[in-house]
Amino acid sequence: MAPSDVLIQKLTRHSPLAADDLARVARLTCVLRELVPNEDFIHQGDRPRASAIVVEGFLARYHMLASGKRQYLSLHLPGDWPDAQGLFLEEMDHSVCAIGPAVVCAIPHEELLSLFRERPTIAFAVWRETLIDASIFREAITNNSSRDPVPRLAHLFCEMYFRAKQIGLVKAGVLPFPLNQTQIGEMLGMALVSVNRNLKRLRKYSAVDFKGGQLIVHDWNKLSSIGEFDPTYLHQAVQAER
Amino acid sequence: MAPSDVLIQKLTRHSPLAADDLARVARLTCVLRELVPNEDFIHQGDRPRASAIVVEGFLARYHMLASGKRQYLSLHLPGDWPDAQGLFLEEMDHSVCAIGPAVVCAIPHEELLSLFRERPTIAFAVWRETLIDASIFREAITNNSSRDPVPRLAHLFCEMYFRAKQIGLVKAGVLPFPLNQTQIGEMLGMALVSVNRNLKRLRKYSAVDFKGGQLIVHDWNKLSSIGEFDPTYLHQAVQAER
DNA sequence: CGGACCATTGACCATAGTCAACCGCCGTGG
DNA sequence: CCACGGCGGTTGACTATGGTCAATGGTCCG
Repeated sequence: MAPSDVLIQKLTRHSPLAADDLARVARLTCVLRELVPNEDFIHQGDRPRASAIVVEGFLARYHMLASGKRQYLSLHLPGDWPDAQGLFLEEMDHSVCAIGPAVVCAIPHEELLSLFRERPTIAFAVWRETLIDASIFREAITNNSSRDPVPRLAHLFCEMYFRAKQIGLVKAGVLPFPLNQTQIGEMLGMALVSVNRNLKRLRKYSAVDFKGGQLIVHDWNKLSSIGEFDPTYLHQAVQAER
Repeated sequence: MAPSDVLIQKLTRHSPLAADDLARVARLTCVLRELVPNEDFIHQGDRPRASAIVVEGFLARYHMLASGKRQYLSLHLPGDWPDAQGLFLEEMDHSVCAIGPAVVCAIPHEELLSLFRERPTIAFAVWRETLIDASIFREAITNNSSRDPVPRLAHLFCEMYFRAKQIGLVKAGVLPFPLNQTQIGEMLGMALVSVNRNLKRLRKYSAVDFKGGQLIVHDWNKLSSIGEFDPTYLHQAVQAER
């Protein structure tokens, strides 16, 4: 799949765009870059001149505390735009890294900005993406602050399964999920050992299994009920044209 | 201060806007509404046709869990735009309420959207606001998930003090702060009793005091060091024109 | 004066974190 | 071929700490 196709698929999933808008998007400059596992793509403090779209693999945003502790903020699948905020915020307040091996494509900011001036509808579609991003952050605040360990894990799995399914990453109930238990802990604000024990408890419900870098969903209804998962916050309904 | 002044002050703090852009903003329809403490302004599930700007007082966003537990997501001061996402996301994924008494003004979406089409620079300035909003959410994830209780409290106080100071809400080191300890707990993912005990510990450092609905900062350097506060994520540097 | 609300404190309990050991797997290199 | 080391996962034992329950006190207001 061409890099711009990934982006177009993502935008048109909820924002109706005209054919000439799409053609314009497809003509954007797109510099591919391959990342090895754990490679940083951008660093806190950087001032990027381009924004990246995930083409393949998993990316993650994270904060690094003074203590050296890492806090993952979000996970990103193909089509996601993990540093869109660089368009309007000069300095990165967090870093972005690859989780497994990944491919991204970078689009220069000037091109995007002039496209947005020329075609507000495209700007609005990308703006909406950044707002959905924010909605996912809100949910993460609630998940990490209010939910007990088992539903917290379940909710993370629900969200990633739901988002992955939409872009066709799920085959027969199985989603490649290249995080280890330490990273899940750094995502959910839990210690490694707690992740391990609570995964074990979660397994008892036979709704989901997580091992060998794979997430296997046996019973979606059960899993989403354990995780109190309501996909409204992902805002995937098709919007009226604006 | 006129409602639109509050907005203009906020946008021009980091986005240079031309005089005629500002004049255009000042002409927006603006319906004022007064809120009593704890009154909900919008509800999860609503489909707003207008976006609100805080004119006076404190507003907060929150999630409500099935258990009835409340999770506050963000606090908003005059000039903030706590439901800007309603412009592009049809359904509210959270609620917005007043903390103390507050005044908001609502601007119809159609007016904003046609203004944005007409003047992309204004759109970009508002977009930037929504991106800063997202950056604050990221910081909240890290604060609630990674920091111990005392620095967690300190960080919240730092952020609110810093933001309030910028809009002239701080007089002689004192900021009106109408949250009670229960609400601080619902903000930071802590039980009421823990908030109380850790406020006590924090007080021992003589950097800050919180009582009687007021936040009193005695020693900003000490407070920000306890809270590991680095204001970069608030993105308040003036940006180059785009 | 009585009641509501909020802050404060003590006692107790549940649980998440820490420390440490062990296992299984896999890839490397002798 | 096998020995070794590293990594990730698993488990037990212990500890620290945050949550719950409950009681008390202060303040404001009707």
